[in-house]
Amino acid sequence: MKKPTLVDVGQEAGVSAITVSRALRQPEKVSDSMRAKVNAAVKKLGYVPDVAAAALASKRSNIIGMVVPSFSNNVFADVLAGAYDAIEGTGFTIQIGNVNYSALTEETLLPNLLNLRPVGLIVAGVDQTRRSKELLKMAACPVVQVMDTDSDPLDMIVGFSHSDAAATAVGHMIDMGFRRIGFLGARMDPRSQKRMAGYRYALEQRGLFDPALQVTTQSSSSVSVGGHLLADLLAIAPDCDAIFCNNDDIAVGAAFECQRRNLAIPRDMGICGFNDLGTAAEMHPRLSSVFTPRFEIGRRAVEMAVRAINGPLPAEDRIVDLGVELRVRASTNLANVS
Amino acid sequence: MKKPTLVDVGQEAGVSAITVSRALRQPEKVSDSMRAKVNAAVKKLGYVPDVAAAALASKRSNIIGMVVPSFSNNVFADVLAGAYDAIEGTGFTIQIGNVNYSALTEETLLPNLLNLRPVGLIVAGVDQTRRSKELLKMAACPVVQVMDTDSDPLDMIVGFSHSDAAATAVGHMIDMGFRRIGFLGARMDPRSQKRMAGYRYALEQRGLFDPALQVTTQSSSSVSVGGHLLADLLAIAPDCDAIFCNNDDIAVGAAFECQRRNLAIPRDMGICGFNDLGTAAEMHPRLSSVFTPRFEIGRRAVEMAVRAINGPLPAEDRIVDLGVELRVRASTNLANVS
DNA sequence: CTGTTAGCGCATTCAC
DNA sequence: GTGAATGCGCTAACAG
Repeated sequence: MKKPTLVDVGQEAGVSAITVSRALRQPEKVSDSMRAKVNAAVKKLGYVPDVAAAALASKRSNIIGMVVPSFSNNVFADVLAGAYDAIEGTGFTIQIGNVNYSALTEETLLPNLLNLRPVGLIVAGVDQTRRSKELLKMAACPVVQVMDTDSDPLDMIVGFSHSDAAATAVGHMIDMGFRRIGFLGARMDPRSQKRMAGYRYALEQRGLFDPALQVTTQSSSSVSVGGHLLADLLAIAPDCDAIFCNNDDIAVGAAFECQRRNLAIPRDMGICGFNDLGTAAEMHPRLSSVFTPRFEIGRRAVEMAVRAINGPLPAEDRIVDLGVELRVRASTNLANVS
Repeated sequence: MKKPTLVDVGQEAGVSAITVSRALRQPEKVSDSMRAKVNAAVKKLGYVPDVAAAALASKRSNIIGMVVPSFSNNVFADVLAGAYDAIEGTGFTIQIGNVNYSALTEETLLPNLLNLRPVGLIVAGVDQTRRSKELLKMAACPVVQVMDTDSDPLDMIVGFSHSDAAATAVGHMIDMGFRRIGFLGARMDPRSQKRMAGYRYALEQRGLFDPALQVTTQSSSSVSVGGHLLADLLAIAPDCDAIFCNNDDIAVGAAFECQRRNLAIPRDMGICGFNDLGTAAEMHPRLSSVFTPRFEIGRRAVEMAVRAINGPLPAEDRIVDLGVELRVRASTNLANVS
């Protein structure tokens, strides 16, 4: 009553073990009658291949490794959800490594992941350490970088340009009539830095950039921090008339702070968030935000990795820019205020 | 220049392969001098054990399987974060399965997970299908159920009582003077059902239960849904003076809806959420909520699984009730209003 | 405390 | 299109 092996299935079907193996992995290389017999035997015995033995014999696992900076950040939770959605039915398995936003942790995690002989690797961002990049380049498997298309990929990449997205949002705010637009940011990981760069670029184009209006902290992002950040900004620059926030949590926290201070949104303070995670859109007033295709990024990353397992992708399929969608709502709509 | 094996390390150290294996896995069974030589050779060659070969030979992996209902729900994201935090340095690996809140998906996922020969299993909740429970019982490894202590465990369990938690919160609301307390719930998975039962129990104790005040939907939970749910409740019961919400998203959405309707919180409408995810505490006014120890649940689950790998835990350590913490804020504090 | 022998279950390579 | 032999890298069981 133990687990049936290929040999057991072979005996049941009256063929050799290797034929069973082939019938399962490369059905087209086996005659129809053979395949039918094998399938019947597999079903009858409830045979399930042993992944460890397969990995040992073939020197490759069915694992796609995925390294994420955090679980608690909704952005990566959505990417993960997309990835798990896409992995279904492929026969591959996702192995997650959590690096807590630390490039150094990533460096120690990668060798472990590589030791699993993954057939594909998905990593967040393009800002690995040099050593990490070397490891990824040496990895004998396709590598997909996700979230970020602001740099050239090691191998493949899917995401959007954080700087462009931020520049678009800030450009919109300028168009709406805001002139003293601040930047509120927490954690300030590489992608946040790029968003801040996009913010700066958009303002510089119009001669409106003022470095004093950028308020950031290294502590991790939260609604609560958003409130504090706005308080800090207002202490420095009471004439600030709008804020571009590095993410929605901060935007929401800043909006609450406005309510506490009786600052009317958008009349006294325009607000635009980033990611469009849900809460911002439901506030009163509703907050504008930049929607980012997180779930889709996860999906596509897995798809690209799986495709690339059977040979490298053509150059034009190796870089996928999914773009973003600026969602304008009441919080930046100065026109309707008077 | 290929990966060194145990044999290579053995040659380098002048011992047999098996001694190296032992020195690495059971250092105490090897003499000091031997261990030193082996460790030096391991370091020199950069030896890393092959997990596939180890799993095949020993019939057990280093994998702890974990099945979660969702990534996007912050609650499970925190549990995952805790689990990954605790796994560090144990030498074990977490393999996640996402079942999208579907007991049937869980049933098909479990055999795949079991095929990995996990040394431990962590599953969300106690409401598996009968077939899933059978699989879990047959699994030759410790099983930890998480989140929920409202039923007896299959093996081990860590979490809190959802019904008690809800009853406590609603009891508090009654004490504060609310009398027509509604229930707002989405998704209504088994744990949500238990919270609703606790809500009902608390009200029945005081003769205040009115079934018409329970408004739920099967659609998944979001801030937006919270607003709609409150609108529905108010249409049915305009005299409703407070709401206990199945989670914080709904509470926040309902609070926004109050703002849109110019209902003062808590004077016109008391609000209490569940989980205390952050946003609720920062709103204006701040929302009361029931804090749940999600991260700690993840940590403890891994710890229990790891401990149990070396033999079953004593009965008193197999059930861990971490409790919850009612966090009273302005949204239920009728006393300070008048 | 250390070494020898013998597989774990599968996939690769080569025959037929 | 199918099969036989061989070994992946490691550990269990036993021997010394």
